[in-house]
Amino acid sequence: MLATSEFAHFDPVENRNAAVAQPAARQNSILEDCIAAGSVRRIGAKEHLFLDGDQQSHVYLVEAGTILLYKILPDGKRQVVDIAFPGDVVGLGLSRAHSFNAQATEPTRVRCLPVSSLHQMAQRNPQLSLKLYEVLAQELSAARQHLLTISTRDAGARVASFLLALAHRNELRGQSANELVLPMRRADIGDFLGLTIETVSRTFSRLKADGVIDLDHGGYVEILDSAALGAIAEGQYELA
Amino acid sequence: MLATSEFAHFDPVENRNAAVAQPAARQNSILEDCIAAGSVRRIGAKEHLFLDGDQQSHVYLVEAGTILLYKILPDGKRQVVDIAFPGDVVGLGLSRAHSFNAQATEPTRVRCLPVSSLHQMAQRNPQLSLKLYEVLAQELSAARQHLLTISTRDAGARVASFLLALAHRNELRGQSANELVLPMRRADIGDFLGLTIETVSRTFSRLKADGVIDLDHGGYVEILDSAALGAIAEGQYELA
DNA sequence: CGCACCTTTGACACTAGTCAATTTGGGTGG
DNA sequence: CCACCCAAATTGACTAGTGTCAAAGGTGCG
Repeated sequence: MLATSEFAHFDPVENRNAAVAQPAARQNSILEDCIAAGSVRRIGAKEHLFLDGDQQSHVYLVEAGTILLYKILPDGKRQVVDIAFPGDVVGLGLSRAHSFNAQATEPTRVRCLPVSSLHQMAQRNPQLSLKLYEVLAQELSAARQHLLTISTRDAGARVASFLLALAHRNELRGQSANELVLPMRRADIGDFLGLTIETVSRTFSRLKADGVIDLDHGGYVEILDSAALGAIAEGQYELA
Repeated sequence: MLATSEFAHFDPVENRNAAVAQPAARQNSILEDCIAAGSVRRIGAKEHLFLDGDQQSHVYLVEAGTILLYKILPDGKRQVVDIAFPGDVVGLGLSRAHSFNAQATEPTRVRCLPVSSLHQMAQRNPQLSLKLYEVLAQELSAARQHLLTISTRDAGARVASFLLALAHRNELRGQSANELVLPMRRADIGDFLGLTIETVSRTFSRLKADGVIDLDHGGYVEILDSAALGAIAEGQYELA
């Protein structure tokens, strides 16, 4: 979650491939240092960190694993609003209660800091307070970017954007930009991109058939032709 | 723009009808007082307040009129990210440049405050700084809500949500909740809701045919059956 | 009064959703 | 260690809702 605004480097034209939160630049330091003082909490796959409506007691820094932020709509549909990876912060905001659910897709480790502590620290430390503001601004930018992706792109472009965003994230962390592991199920990806499981699956299959990516079980994805993937993400390229 | 999070009162269940920014509770006072010190600027219909990429020089408080915040995508499509009405603030954030365009849909009056001034004031006044954080958090909430509306609801529900949000906004301002004036064209509504002009038009026509609303030229809309409109917004009711 | 822009309406195409069946893979217990 | 079982993924056939293309009104401005 959050920090999603700096795919600026990723796609210089307009951040347009942004589909997934990126790790905050390595300057989360101030914030991370503060939260590092907090306690560790481990949650298993499919367990919840908190629920929609829960009192907002802590702020969380993801240290390992993956957290899905989502809402359930009255008709039962689920919309994943953001995906938080290691380095991302979850739970910022000023409302008394959380406005979405936070669930781990795999065994996850987070560090918790009571909001009261954070506020105290922020009052004493203008730098921290500015940082909080900045992180929130990045989350806003990320949310709007996500809105653009979902509302204007077709299935192929959404999935391609998603993969490229993950690849870019890997790159930022010094990992391979072409070999990805998707730590989530098709349903999670679908609910994030506003597509059904079937459509996500079909799109993956098509990308594989076209030689753009390679798929393997366990969520393993290899990007074979990132240029083509980029073209698809921008809607300039149709799948055969 | 912004402040879109408190339809909490509007739809207690889950803010789910939120489709348009609501005026910040009457407590924008601190912020409004600060910006009130700024200079007035008038812009005509279709003129831009600033463009995507422009240096972020000022923060604006809409005093009268309507401002559309939008992005143009590489394929030429436009996505309206937010709509700012009187009382809303535009241009908050920490990045050096604006990341979207701001255009008036009608003659509009805004009050401008240099960001440098705002920052100075914020440093001296913790209350203001907290307020800025809060406003940003509300914008984030609004953006996510908008995401939900667009990604999970069909055309009828989106338009109905949009109308209800405007009605609620009117109500908050002590105006009629059933008589609306849409200060924008079909194209603007469509780009906001992720629909085409034609679909928006057809949906309006259908709502009128079903006796749920009444339409008149000049953007005048009368809500005849707000209960039905609510049901449609939640997808529980199909149009005949 | 006439022109330009916007809206409305119609016909059709096409993407993605729905329903349904099959395959795959991982995990468990015998 | 193997067989079975369940969850997830894949694939197919069909449908429905929007987008697209096109044309015909309306409205308001110059």
